Amino acid sequence: MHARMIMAAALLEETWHEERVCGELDLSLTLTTGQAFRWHSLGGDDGITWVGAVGQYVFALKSRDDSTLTYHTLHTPQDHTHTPSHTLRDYFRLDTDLSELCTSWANADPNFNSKVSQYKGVRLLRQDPLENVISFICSSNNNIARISGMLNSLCENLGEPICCYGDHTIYGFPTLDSLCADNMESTLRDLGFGYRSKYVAMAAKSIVEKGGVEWLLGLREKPYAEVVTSLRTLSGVGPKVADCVAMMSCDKLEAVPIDTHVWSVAVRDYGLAKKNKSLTASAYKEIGDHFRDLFGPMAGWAIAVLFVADLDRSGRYKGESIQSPKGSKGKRKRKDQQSLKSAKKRKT
DNA sequence: ACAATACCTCGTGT
DNA sequence: AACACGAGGTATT
Repeated sequence: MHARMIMAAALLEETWHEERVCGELDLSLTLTTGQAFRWHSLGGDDGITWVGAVGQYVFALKSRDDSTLTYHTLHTPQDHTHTPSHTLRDYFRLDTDLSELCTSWANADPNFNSKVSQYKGVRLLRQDPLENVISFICSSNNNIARISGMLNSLCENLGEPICCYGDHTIYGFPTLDSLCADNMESTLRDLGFGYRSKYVAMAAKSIVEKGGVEWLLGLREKPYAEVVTSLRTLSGVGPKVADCVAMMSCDKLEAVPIDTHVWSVAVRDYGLAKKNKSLTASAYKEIGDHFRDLFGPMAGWAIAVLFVADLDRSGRYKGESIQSPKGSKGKRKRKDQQSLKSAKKRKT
């Protein structure tokens, strides 16, 4: 009996490695706050383990302390050109000294300074462009919980299983080819993507026409303005999503994605764009330019930290919305119609 | 340029 | 129980 248990333990033995982090790394703040949507957390005896795929690699991650990433490689792709160590250092940008950056941002801005001590360790992930665009097309008018559900469902249905860990099966993100299958829009509707189904289906085909994944990866070599212009030719990609992708997977850290929340932070804490009722193109640029001016060439990362600082523990916003003054006539009308349509559908 | 509207779905609050 | 609301927006008037 005892021997059997020891044998079982030996068979399941996991080899853990460590990477030194330049500055801090907080896995929870980095993996659950809306940059990536496919990391699972497992509660263990010695803390939380995060499991997920980075490309075709699958890792289990733990953090021993602020400055150490502890990992176990669950799956290594056949044709890998990089080591697990290299892959993780790249994904988490471990060679970028985050404490140095935070110091310079804190020196530049009192508001950042007042918040950073609680939220150091928010790292900007360097993600795969295809998964990144598709994910953020799905993020429109949506919430993190549902986005995660949609993307996991997408991978389970259209991606390939890579390996298992505990009771989880880890899937790869669907290939561009599989996203171009016939009737993709209706497939995605069945998966609960709603009106984003058409955007995703069209964007996938459009990416193929432009040169596929190579085209997306090639954007990393182009200047920021051109990256945004190129991305915005894809359906479902507007100014905010284009900035997300430019920043998170195309190496344009000067991109400042402005969603309703960053907008309200800009108004509340920086006195910007107050007079506009909607986030116009010029207000969008004004806010972005302000933060680029304030924080410098990696302004997007600084904003990501401020963004996380305004989430509560369940990933919801702390601050009050400045967008809907509660009595807005236009807004009310829209909502009522929306509800009416939903009601009709339910009865039918 | 800017404002107004529609768009799927779903957990939460009343 | 039923309904309204809003969630990391975008496309189309």
